[in-house]
Parts: sequence; C-alpha cells; structure tokens
Amino acid sequence: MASIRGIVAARRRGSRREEGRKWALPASVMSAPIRPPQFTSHRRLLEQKLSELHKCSDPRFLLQIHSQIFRLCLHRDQFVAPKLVAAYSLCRRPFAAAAAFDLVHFPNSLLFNTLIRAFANNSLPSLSFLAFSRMQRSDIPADSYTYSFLLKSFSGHLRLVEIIHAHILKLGFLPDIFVPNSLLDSYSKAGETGLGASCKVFEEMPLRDVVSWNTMVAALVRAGQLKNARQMFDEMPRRDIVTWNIMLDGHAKAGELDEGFDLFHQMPERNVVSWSTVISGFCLRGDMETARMLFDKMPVKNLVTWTIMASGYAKRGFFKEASALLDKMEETRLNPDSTAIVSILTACSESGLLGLGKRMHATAKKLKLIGTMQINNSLVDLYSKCGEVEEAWSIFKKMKVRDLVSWNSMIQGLAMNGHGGRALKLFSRMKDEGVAPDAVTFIGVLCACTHMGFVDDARTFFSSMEKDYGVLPEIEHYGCLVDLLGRRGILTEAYELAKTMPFEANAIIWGSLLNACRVHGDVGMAEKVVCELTIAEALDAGNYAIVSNIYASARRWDGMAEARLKMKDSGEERPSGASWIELDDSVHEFTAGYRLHPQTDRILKMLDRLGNHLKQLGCLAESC
DNA sequence: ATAGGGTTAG
Repeated sequence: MASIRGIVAARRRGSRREEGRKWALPASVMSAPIRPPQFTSHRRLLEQKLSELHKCSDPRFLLQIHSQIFRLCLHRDQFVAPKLVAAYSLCRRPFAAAAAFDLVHFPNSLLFNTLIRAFANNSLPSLSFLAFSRMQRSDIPADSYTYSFLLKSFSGHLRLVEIIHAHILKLGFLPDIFVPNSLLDSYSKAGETGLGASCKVFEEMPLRDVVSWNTMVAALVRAGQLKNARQMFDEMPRRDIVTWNIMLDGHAKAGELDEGFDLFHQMPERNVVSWSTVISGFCLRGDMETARMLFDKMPVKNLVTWTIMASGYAKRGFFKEASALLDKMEETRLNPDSTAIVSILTACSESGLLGLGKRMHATAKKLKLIGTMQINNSLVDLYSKCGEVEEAWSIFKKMKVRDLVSWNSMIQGLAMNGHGGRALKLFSRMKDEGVAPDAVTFIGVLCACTHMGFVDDARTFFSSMEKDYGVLPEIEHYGCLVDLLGRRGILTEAYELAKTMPFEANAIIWGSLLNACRVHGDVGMAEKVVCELTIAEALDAGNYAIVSNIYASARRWDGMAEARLKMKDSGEERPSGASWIELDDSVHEFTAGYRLHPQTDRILKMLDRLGNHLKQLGCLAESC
C-alpha cells in the first residue's frame, strides 16, 4: 500500500500549502499515493464502502479505504470528507480526523460540525472550541448541530455551558429538540447547580421526547437521587430500552439488586447493555456466581461484558477465574481496548493481583496500547500498590505526558512504600512543572509525612493547602493529621484536633486514634476516645479488641474482661481481615484468627524470630 | 442528544 515514490509524488503535487493548516497529516495517510480520478469502476465499488464509512470503527479497514479515496482523489469531495472525519473520530483518531479535514479547501458547515464532534467525542474540548472559532472566522454559519456538539465538549463546565446556552437563545436554536436535549445533559453533569439548571430547562421545554426524559432520569441517577429518578421513570409517558437500562443501572449501583432484578425481568426487551448492567450489579455486590451464571446465559456478549466479568473477578482477587476468563476471551479473538485494560489493571491493583496485572501489561504492549496516559497511570498505581515502587517509578519516569492523576498516583505510591522523602521531592517537582495540586495530592503528601514522622512539615503543608493552593482541606486531610499526631504520641493535640475540626470525626478517625492510644499505652486517652466512639455508635468488635488490648497492657484486668465481654455482645460477626500473596503462580491466603495456611506453624515461628530480631535491634515490633 | 466496563483518595 505504501510506496516511497508515491509519497514523493504526493509531496510534489500537493506542494501548494493550504492556508492555516494546523494539524499534521499522519504518515500512514501521506503514504497513500495520489492519482487522478480515472478509475470510474473503482468509484462505483467504493460507493458501498463509502456509505458505510462514517460507521467504520476498525482503523485498519479505514486506512485501506482512505488510501483508495486518496488514489481516486476523492478526499476533498464534500460528501466523502465528512465521512472520513467521522470515521477517524469513531476510531479514536481525532488528529487524523483533523488532518482529513485540513485537506479540504473550502469546508462547509457539515464538515466543520463533524470536526467539532470528533474533538467532542475524543475529549479534546479546547480543540472543539478552536475549530468552532475557525468556523466563525471563515464566516461559515453555525447551526443547531454545531451547538449540540459544542455543548457535548463543554459538558460539565457550568460557566461554558451557560455561555453556549446564551448563544443558543440569541440565535433561536432551541426549537430543534437536539439542542435542548444536549443542554440537559451538559448542565446535568455540572454538579448540583448544573442539575438545577437542567431541571429548569426541562420544565420549560414545550416539547419533550424520550431522550429528554431519559437524560433527566440518568441525571438523577448520577446525582444519587434514586427515589426521584424512579418517580420520573414511573411517570414517563413512554419508555424505550434505554430508559429501562438507565433505571436498571441506578438500582444496580445503589446496591438495590432485588429492585434491579425485578426491573430486568419486567423489561419488554433486553439487549447487551441490559445484561451487562445486571452482571455488573452482581459483581459489585461480590456475587460472582450469579454474575457468571448470567454471563454464560446471555445471548450476545461484547467487549464491555467481558471486561465487567474479568474485572469483577480480579477485584475480588479471583486470580484463576479471571485468568481463565481472559484466556476464553482471547480464544474468541476479541481484543481488549484501552478502557478494558485500565479497568482490569485497576481491579488488580485493588486486590493485589500482581501476576494478572503483569499479564495485562504484556497484553497492552502486544496491542500497542502502552503509550496512553490512562494505561500508564493505572500501571503506576498497580505496581505501587503491589509494592513494586521502582517498576512504578520507571514507568512514571518514561511518561511523556503526565496529568494530575499521574503525579498523584506516583506521590501516593512512593509515600505508601516508605519513600516519604522521595514523595515530597516529587511533590515539589510537580509544582516546578506548573501542575496545580488538588485534594488528592495532599492526601499523598500528608501520608508521606506520616511515614517519615514529619509532624512539623505536615502542619506546614496542611496550612498551605488553602492559603497557597486554594485547596480546601476535607475530612480525610484532618484524618491524616490526627493519625500522624497520634502515631507520634501527641495524643492530646490529636484529640483536640478531632474535636475542633470543622467536620464531625468519623469512626475511621476515632479508630486510628484509639489504635494510637494502644501503641502509646495511654489508657486515659483511650477511655475518652471510647466515649466518642460510643457517641458515634461505632464501637464494633474490632474496636473492643483494641480496648481489651490496651487494658491488658496496662494490667487492668477488670477493664480487659469488660471489653472482652462487650466484644462478644456486640455480636455482629465482622468478616475477618485477610490477605493474599502470589508466589510462583499460586495464591496464598491468610485469614486473621484462622490457621488456614498449611504451613501456619512454620510461618508463625519465623514471625516470632523476626519479632525478636527486631526487638534486639531496638525496633518495637508492636508499634504502628 | 440518552444506557453498560476506566486512572489518584483512611
């Protein structure tokens, strides 16, 4: 397909450079030789392909057909060019779409709209806007399509959506149902205020179609207002399969699987999305058996279904099942896309399935999906969470583009693997590179301080959050600080902070303070914390266990006995803590309080030896 | 224009 002579010829012939060309043509497109349109029979052959072109989502097929278009010199054709742009957009190649756009000398509204949509659908909002302003400058009239695509680009940005809204009102595009429907969706993704605006638009709409209703139901589901969503669902004049799927998902995500399953059975028809949504609900609940039963039963599966099932297994640490499923998926010759890879990698990092994560890393390499930021971000997270910080670091180091998430993941990764100093250094490098930290960044930074025992630095960072970066401390940040003070034995100040902070301290915070009391043997403070935990109704068996421990260390047998009794009384059987490690392709499980592992005796003996060794070295085996 | 899988957070 590619020929050097062709490239040279194309360069010579096309030496007249278009004004204002912004985007470079990809090499693969340039390699298609240009010939005058002499093969009319080819044209007819192409016609069928062309009519399907805008729906083409296979990049290889698209390249092939683009080459033919090029040879026939059809790429500037006013009917062909928009289809090319749309197809590249569908294949997630927005820059190739832009290049195809750029070859047209006099783009019309349709072509501009298609380009704006290409950027909107590939999350490049600023380029969407750039295309729009180019359109304005070239005096190409914007129409209702233009505005609905722009709205999609700016979806979730209240201010921008308001501006577009004003334009729409001024230009009178509201009667076209596509426009207010886009408005509904874009507003509804802009937080609480946006949802309010969305409702207002909805109420003022003289005509509503199913999509308008669906968008509102979806908005309410997203906002967690399930009751309202359900009410709207019940009141709707007409429902289509999308409506049912939205409501199904709402129930599934809220953990109301009984209602969801009822809905699933009531639906007049079911498609892949309906099945996948219920399966996802069962995975969320951890009922992998039902999920699998439905998975095997459903008539048609697609990539999303496979991804839900595989990451469901991985999230629960089911290494064997997840691997087997991925093997089966490979047999069906279905390749994961970057979303699938990210999804499974994330599941692996949550459950610590390093082996499976490595397999997905290899798959990503094989499918040439490795360069994307999202995948790199989840790899950094995977390796950090699984204790392989240096691997995470080498991936982070090699990344050409990094976003806030990349920095946050790496800072967090270093911090939790005991490299607090490196984490703080990375934080200052992040600032040097002009990346603004957010609330998550400071969780990592404070976590780094905790690992290093840097009380003063933590205080400084904490107070600079709002002052220097405009990041409001959330309850988690106070929690970090309480935890750090507690670990360092500054119990009174930790307690005072927990009492006086602008949030009601929760069970996690009091729990961490209680544990600090145990470590530092402060019975008095422990009793105060127990009071708080009682008020918060958060005294569970785990906390009683700590209390009993504290009394035991202080030789207060009465207190210990009482705590033991309450521990038994509190009754509710908490699932005991467990951990897994992978060793030579098998997973070893350890459960607190049970001697499940066949080599428990040897392991405990070794732990004992290590503990003694640590004590001799002056490290407190029981601390932190 | 609306629906299912996605990166950081004790």
